[in-house]
Amino acid sequence: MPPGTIDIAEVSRRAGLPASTLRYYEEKGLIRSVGRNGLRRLFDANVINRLALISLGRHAGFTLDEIGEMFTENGTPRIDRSELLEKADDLDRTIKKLTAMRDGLRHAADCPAPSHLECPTFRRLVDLAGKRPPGRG
Amino acid sequence: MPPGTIDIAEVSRRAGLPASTLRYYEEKGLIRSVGRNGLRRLFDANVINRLALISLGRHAGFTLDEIGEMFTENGTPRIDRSELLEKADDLDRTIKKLTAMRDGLRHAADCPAPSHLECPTFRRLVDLAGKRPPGRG
DNA sequence: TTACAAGTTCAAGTCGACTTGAGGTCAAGA
DNA sequence: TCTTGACCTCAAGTCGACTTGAACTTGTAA
Repeated sequence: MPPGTIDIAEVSRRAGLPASTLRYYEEKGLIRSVGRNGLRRLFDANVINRLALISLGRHAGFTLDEIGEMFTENGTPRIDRSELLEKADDLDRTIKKLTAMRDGLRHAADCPAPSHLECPTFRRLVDLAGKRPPGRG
Repeated sequence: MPPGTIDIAEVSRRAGLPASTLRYYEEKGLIRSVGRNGLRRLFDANVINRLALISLGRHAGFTLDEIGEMFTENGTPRIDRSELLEKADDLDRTIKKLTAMRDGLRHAADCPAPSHLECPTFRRLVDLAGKRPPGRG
């Protein structure tokens, strides 16, 4: 094993991701292995950074494909600033909704009204939830 | 059409959900139609409340199955208070993460470092993103 | 040198929440 | 009465991100 390289088990251990996920990410072009030891993939140690970046992107709500487009040829991140700001605004909206939701849930938990539907605070919450369901199918 | 009842198109219009979703929800036992006009479902007008409640639950991160268990026989909400508080705490954690994420994105958008990876603030963000990806597969 | 744990490939399966399509019915307006 | 378009059922398809399974290879410890 050439110096500076690590095998998939080590990447898995350090990144906290199963090997199957790492193979999947490589197949999608999100990470690269730098060689083989027999059959076995060898990764450059900096793949860990890259994985952290990918994790970040996932948390921020980007799809894997979108994340894939955020890396340049040479592997450094290429990030569109206006796209970042847009995502930040998205997050802001989500945060506001979730915050209202959290407060509403806490209220509901010790609301004295016989049925939640009879409690004005709860009803406001219900209205706030809006029409369209969240998340993806 | 008996008074007080509405057809699926009306429910769809009022709730902002496609008819296919309403049929799906009925199949899952989340809502009930009160009769038929020929083939066509008739709903009690209060199904709208129920749908708002379902939407609320979805936003709060419950699955449809979990939501289904939150209704009593007679159709009124049966909500476990400790479960609500638990969900509220979940939301709280999510909100904290998203907030850090949002701030980090905004920072990254006008960070002067040549590569984001060289910026300490960005690196802190990357670390914060943690190992495990969010959301569901 | 041999066993074997840990790697490999490739195809297919999974999960939740719906959507879509084919083929059929029927209430209501012209 | 006829047409039509909204509704119906049921089965199958979709989406993203992985996971799982079967069958195979190989570096390494004993």
